[in-house]
Amino acid sequence: MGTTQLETVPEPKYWHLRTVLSDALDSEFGVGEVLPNERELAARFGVARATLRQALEQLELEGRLQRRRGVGTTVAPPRIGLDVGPAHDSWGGLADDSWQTDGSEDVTPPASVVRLLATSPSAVVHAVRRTRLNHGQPVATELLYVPAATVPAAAGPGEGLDDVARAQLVLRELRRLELEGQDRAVELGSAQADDARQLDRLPGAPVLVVTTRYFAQGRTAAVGVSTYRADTCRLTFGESDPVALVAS
Amino acid sequence: MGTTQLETVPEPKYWHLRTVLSDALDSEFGVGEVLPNERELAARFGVARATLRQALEQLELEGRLQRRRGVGTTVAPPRIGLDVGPAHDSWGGLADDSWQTDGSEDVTPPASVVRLLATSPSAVVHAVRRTRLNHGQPVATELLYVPAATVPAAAGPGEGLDDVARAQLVLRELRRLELEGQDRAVELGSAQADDARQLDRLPGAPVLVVTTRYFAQGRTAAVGVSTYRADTCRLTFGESDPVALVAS
DNA sequence: CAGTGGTCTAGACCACTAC
DNA sequence: TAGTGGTCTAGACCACTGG
Repeated sequence: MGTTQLETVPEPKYWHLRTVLSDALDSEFGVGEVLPNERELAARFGVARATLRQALEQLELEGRLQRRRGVGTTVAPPRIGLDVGPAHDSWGGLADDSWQTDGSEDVTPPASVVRLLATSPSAVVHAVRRTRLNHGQPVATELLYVPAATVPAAAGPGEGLDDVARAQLVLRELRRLELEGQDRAVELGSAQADDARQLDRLPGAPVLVVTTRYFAQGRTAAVGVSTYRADTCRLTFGESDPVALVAS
Repeated sequence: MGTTQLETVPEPKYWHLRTVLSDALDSEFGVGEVLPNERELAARFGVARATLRQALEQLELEGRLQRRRGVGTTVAPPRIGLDVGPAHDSWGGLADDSWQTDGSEDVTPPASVVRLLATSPSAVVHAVRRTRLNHGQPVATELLYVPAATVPAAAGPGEGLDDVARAQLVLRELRRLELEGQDRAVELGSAQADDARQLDRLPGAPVLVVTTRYFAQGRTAAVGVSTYRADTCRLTFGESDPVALVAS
């Protein structure tokens, strides 16, 4: 009669731990506060370190914790809401100052991008690398694939320009086109080595991959593949009539 | 001179394994095919089972593999693209036949939803439970929070109706309102026990959480929280002018 | 340098599925 | 019942951070 739980199907220890820790975070810790180290926490809860880590991993995935090697585990601030919708201007984030242009190379895009661009598998396209910053911290990397046919003016003066100037030229030419529509998809991925480094994460860190198709001149004029840190970011798609927010 | 790699920073074993397995999946396996079991794979690669599992976990996160206890590890089909954008009709998926209405309860919503609805923290709202099916398989669960003030007609005949009829009444009343706008956010989460069971996953499985605000009558008329399987789903936001796709 | 999280091992047992 | 993936342990060593 005194039992509060019958546990017909006992939940895994790491899952129960996650719940306990989550509650503790709500009630006993403030943002930025550092938790006791993993060995101590494991001892305190009477579990192996691996089990404790499994619980911490969950909480990090949910954006509740932040772990840094050599430093410790801290309570994460609420996720940042980042707009990825078509609200701002016609070319999406292409004219946004939150993006920093890193450079440009000519590549043969991966098969998934070739399919979207409907170009020849061996066709060379401009790949513009960009980084999205929030309060100075990188939150996303992007590769924008622009077929040479979309921006013919950018093909000529190729050699005289450096990486970044070339990228800016491609973007400038792109913005001259009339945008006829766009398309987005979001899915879960894991950060490759270079993305991980840029985002200050370990390889394999969970990321949200946003694939955007830009339509102009009656075809797919460009494809953007953006990689957002999944632990710290919430992607927003602002469609609402702003009037609705002001009223009432 | 014969070395192809200097490995200044040797990558972790599990990450290298992931790459090797990923390539093998591309070249040597077809969709639905079952892999050798974990103990055998670990032995074959000369690593501990835990390390092998870390690599498999990555690939499952990326939607490349599907693991089922008691059965085995199989090659996953490409992710399903599911529309979550405002393209279909004015009330989003609210009139869509891909959603199945499961029931309705009256609850005090979690703090995050209360903030969006701008209702009193102790206010009771209708919570409509729905499931999104794809080829008969559940791919998402949803809780749609509708304040009683939004659908006054649904408050009266409360007791005479069962769970599902009540939910349908709330939805019907909701659709009568003129939608003034909507708003979406996507973030990574982990499946709670009940969501996990409905989606045929283990607790903690990665999910994409879509939070939708519906505006009507000059205020937030409802808030939907949809939970999609992150391993099998790709969320699409169709904004493009269909004409652009047909041309060229 | 000491202390942190990240990787890896070799084993054990459990929960589930299918035959 | 045999075989699968899921959980858990108790250790070891490594890579990184900061004083």
